[in-house]
Amino acid sequence: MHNFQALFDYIEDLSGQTLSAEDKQVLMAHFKPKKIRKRQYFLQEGDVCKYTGFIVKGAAKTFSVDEKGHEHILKLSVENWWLADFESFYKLTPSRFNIEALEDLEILQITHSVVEEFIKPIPAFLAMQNVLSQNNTIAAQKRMQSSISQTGEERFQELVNDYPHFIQRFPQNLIASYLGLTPESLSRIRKNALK
Amino acid sequence: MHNFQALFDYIEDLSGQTLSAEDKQVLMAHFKPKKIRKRQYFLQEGDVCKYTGFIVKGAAKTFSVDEKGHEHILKLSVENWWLADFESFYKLTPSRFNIEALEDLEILQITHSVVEEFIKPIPAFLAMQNVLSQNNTIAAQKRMQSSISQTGEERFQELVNDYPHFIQRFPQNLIASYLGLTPESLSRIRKNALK
DNA sequence: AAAATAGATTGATCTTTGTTAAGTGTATTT
DNA sequence: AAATACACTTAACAAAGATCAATCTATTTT
Repeated sequence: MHNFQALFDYIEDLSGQTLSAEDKQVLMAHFKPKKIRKRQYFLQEGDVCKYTGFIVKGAAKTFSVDEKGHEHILKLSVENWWLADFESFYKLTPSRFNIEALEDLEILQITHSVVEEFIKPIPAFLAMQNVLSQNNTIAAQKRMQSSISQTGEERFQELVNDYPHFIQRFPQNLIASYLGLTPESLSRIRKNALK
Repeated sequence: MHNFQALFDYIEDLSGQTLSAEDKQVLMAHFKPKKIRKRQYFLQEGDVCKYTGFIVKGAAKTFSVDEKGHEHILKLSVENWWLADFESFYKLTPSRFNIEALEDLEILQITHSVVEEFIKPIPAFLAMQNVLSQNNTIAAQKRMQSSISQTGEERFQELVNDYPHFIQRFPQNLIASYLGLTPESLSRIRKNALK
């Protein structure tokens, strides 16, 4: 028994609408349950991101690797988030990112064309997409503003305030990378903040 | 004679669809032409962003001001872009940003409720919004990746490649702020890059 | 249990960027 | 034409953060 209930709840919550029994049938017919073990990849750099996955359980990181071999974490994703490199997913171009499971993942995945053909006609899904798009725009704007106008310490404090569970759930070196810092710098920042 | 043609062209271009004569009538009936002189504000911090404006002509900056009184430029906007703080516009909350004309502006502006009621029913407009939302997601992701993984010099080079007209059109101190640098730092970076 | 691995911390040093201040040239204003 | 404001540069110094190396601990893995 795969937990489609999490997806239904999510759509109804964000859209403010109710899914009919037929809507749920359509969703269950097209979203494919998939499990990905910790340390396995959902997407590898250079591949096209054919699927987007709704995270029912688990966590993942989206990262790029620079010329020096250093990882840079663009996104940390947990339950009720969508897993994909959206540039690659929308445009069907090779991705510059890797997506790797940080914990065992249970997702419900689907291709772009199936979304367009079967899922978008569901009004609640379309409404959910609009709200999600707005939320993402707002979050991206906020993170960008932090990045251009705040110090590492301020960005860390904001993350603690906005996503306290991230601090609990992910090791500090991943948090550092997400903030655009080295682990050493974040360690020192935290030490100095305790003065 | 206000140039609705620019808006029509833009919608048809991004949506890949054609606007009917009635569609155009609806757009002309609800988008209000407005002129804003250089140095005047389209939005002030603390106010709710009631309108979004399609830029027919001119340019603007979206910026915040920190405790030390320093400006941080979140966005530079030119023709065929939308002018708004979308967080404030969508949620009707007071904005943390200012939007100021860098050149005399001609815009076509509209409120959120009028978009929802009269404009979204136009299929080409809805399709345009979807494409725009995708493009914005992709651009935001790219800028964020630059910000966490590249030096000032690399970010500047990327801007030169991706938006060469920005370099022509805007003074270097605004470009610096957009990149999260001081004018002095960008000046040095450019000097060193000429080695 | 032993070995290997991953994460966190610290110190020394280097690089990048910010700060402050001064100076120059060029538009704009008056 | 003179005055003012603006954009840009340079220099000296300070601060933030990166790099490299070592150590310590806590997990995993074997």
